[in-house]
Amino acid sequence: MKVEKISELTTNRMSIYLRCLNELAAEGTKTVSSESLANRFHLNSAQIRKDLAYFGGFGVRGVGYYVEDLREHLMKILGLNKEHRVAIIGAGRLGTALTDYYGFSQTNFTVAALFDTDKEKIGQKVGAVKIFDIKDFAEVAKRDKIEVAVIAVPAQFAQGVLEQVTKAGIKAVMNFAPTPLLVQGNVKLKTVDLTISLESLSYFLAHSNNTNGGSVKSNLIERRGKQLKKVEI
Amino acid sequence: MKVEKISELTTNRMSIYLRCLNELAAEGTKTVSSESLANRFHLNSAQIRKDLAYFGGFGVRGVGYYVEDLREHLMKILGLNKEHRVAIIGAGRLGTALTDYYGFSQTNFTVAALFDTDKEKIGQKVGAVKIFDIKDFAEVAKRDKIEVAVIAVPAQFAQGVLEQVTKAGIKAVMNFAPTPLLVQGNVKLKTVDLTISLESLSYFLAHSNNTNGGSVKSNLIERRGKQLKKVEI
DNA sequence: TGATGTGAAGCGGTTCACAGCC
DNA sequence: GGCTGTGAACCGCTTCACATCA
Repeated sequence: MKVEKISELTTNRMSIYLRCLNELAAEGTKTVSSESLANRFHLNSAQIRKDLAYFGGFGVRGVGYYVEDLREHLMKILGLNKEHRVAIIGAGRLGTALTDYYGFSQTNFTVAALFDTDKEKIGQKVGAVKIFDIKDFAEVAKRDKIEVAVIAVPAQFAQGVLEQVTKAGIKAVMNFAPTPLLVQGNVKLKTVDLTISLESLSYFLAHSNNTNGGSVKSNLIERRGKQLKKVEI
Repeated sequence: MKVEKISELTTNRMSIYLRCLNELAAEGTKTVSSESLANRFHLNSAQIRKDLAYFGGFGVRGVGYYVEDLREHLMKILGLNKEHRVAIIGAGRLGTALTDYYGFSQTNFTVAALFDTDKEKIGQKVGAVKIFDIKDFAEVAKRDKIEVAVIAVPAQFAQGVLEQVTKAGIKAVMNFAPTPLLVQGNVKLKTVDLTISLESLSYFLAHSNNTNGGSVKSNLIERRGKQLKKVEI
């Protein structure tokens, strides 16, 4: 698989484009231009063309992109043409909430197992998902063809869990513990740190006393006209 | 409040530094150098010095930073020296999970109210937190001194909720709905899109067939020695 | 001496502008 | 004519290297 160093910012936007194409397809729209896509998110049309061009010339000059065609390409590029089986480690509040959450949303991701160390919890079920002993992770993961691990344990245990799941051959990990983790080798780790997000809001509140003082620019923010508007992604 | 355009990447790191300083303070460490801080996260020491220097010369040449002193500065800078009252809109799975989650972690953030449209839910409680009718948001938010709104409703309602809470004077919003939102005026929006995060993992899996193919670089990744290691933040 | 603070260089991602093609 | 695909310019963040100071 070649793909010369695609930035994660690009792949994140691919997810956004795909969502939009799903809506357009549902509406029965046949073609769409980068310009009209760009307007939806208030981002630059050249950006969209460039993102898409990394993966091939999907567009037609003078016309735009064929919605259904591009949609299928994006699905394949993002690996969403197959099911991904997910294990959640930590059957606490967050872990069970995520289990329920994804159990009920129809995506390509299936929560296939929960893990914990608490003897009380092991053997129980959350919805249809059974809770296993974390000690058995490697075995269960192999049997249930788990590809993705979600870490939902307290911060001090997160690094240990990460090492355990990577040792079991997991290549994709999502971490909800509020701590930076160290990964080794060819493993993709994505940390969602809600504490940082909240503290970032706190910073803003502390520095925006009815001025524009603490206004912050992140990727995918745009100013249009006089009014400041933002599209957050 | 002056603060000349601090990047959000910087403020995010400030959260990380603060955590680390809390640990150091608990261990009784008195001073710390940017170099030793940097080693903890495998990031560049100049970066840390620069981040901190934006807010003032907290360091002492030849010595480093005084842990307790810097800790207090960071708390103040991040606005964590006061309580922030949070409302969660959407008393579904995610909303109640977040309520429980933050209800039990001792942070400066207090979940003070939940909101929903479902007559069945309104008036109920989740832990100690009451569920109100979303129609009464402005009134309840004012009475309970809500500063932060968390959007935990289905994607198609998110934009409407955002507009409603900003009309009620909320300046800081965290969005969990998997859709980009448009904010107007001096409001800080932070979107946590779990779908994008999962799809980013899916992309990686689809492109990393036992090569280094899909390897992606994000901020705060570092290579040390021969082995690829990453610190994800 | 040792660590900070910071101008300058480097780098990656975004935007511009236009050539190329339907 | 209209829209894509893309080199070049631009911009902001990161890293380097060193002057500065306890």
